[in-house]
Amino acid sequence: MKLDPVKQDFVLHFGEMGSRWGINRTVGQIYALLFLSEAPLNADQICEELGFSRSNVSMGLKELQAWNLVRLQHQVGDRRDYFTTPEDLWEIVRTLIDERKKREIDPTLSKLRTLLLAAEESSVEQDPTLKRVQELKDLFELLTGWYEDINKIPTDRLVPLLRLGAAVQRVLMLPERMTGSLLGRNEASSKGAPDAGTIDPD
Amino acid sequence: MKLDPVKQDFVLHFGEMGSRWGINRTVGQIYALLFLSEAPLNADQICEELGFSRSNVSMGLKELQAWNLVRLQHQVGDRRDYFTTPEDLWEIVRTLIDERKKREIDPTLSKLRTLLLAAEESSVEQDPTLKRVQELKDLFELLTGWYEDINKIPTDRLVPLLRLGAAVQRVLMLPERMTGSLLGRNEASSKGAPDAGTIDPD
DNA sequence: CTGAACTTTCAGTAATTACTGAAATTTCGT
DNA sequence: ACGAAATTTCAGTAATTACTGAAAGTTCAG
Repeated sequence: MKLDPVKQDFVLHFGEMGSRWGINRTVGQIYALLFLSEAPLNADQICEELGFSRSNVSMGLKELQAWNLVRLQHQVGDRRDYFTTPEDLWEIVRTLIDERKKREIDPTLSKLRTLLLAAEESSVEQDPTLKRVQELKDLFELLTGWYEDINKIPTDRLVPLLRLGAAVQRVLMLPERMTGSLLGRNEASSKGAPDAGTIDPD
Repeated sequence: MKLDPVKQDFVLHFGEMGSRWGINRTVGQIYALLFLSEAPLNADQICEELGFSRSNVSMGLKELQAWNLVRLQHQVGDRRDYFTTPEDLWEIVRTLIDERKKREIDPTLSKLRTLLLAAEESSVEQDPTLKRVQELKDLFELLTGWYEDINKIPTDRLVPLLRLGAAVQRVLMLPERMTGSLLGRNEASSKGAPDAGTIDPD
């Protein structure tokens, strides 16, 4: 590895962290390298910088492509594939969340729905196991519905909202009766999500 | 395994998903079982239900405790440890997010801060690598700051906010000038480096 | 159509992670 | 303090995942 010290430190760190996220060291390092590179890199350049075998890099790039985390480009008069990450960090964040949701949340939500559909209507009220499953499904639907809704907001509107932080609550909640009326009807604003139902902790 | 079919299906599913989250099959199954159990379970009961060795269950429970995902209880006249998950799903969600943040986000934010502190003031403007690192650090700080802020909102206020979803934006953003005053200033001012603040040890 | 440039696949191997049974350790009633 | 009950540790092994080099596949200029 013949990277400058900052790059090297950054790349190694992302390699380590890779294993805490669902990806492996190789993939983490490749991504970090591409992220910091001004110009797109081809597979051989990545091999050389990181000291991985050609085939390892090929597989790593394949995985990054499966995650939509990497862009493929071509240079004139050069047949090789060149890779970059998006310039816009927000695009990266959105992709990351989308993909993790797809892998970590959606299959479980499906499973919960299937379990509940298979159960008879009445037993969901009776059986404590099914009640717990129902509760969990409702929570998943609330959270994914919220996320899908928020994700529609364009970045230049989203960023100020994030800066607001918990002040959202202060602004909206001050006159409690007002929020009641706001929330009472506006629920229909999220698209596909069927009524998330009431979550009644304890 | 002598669980009823729904429980069994649920438990096996969480075992599979465990590997997509940072935990292994055993831990996922143990957690799922505890989640569905009305009464607390002791380690031997878990062994029996899931068919794992005693030591495997012991390690799994240890890991769940390290994640704060599990409660330890005792029954009168019984020396064994009994385990449960919190009744309140929101408590579970908050724990899960906190712990993942601690493991997956915080170390990287530390690293980014360290890298930038080590660089000379001026070079951050010059060096494209450092500029990218700076940009990433700012994004991490915005997101973690937002999260920490939101996480202070009690559940009974948070749930209606989530139901609102993107309508938050409609409500707050309609008169654009008003949001400007709410926020104190517009996003344009974000470039000025926010105080790096404290650096936790790596 | 041919062959050079480039990429992917794959079978074998290395490295890591998960799991077990036996032994050690802790806890607590007597 | 003793010993039975319960839990944890740990060294060895099994299972899984990561990585490699060689071979096969693809693409494209001539």
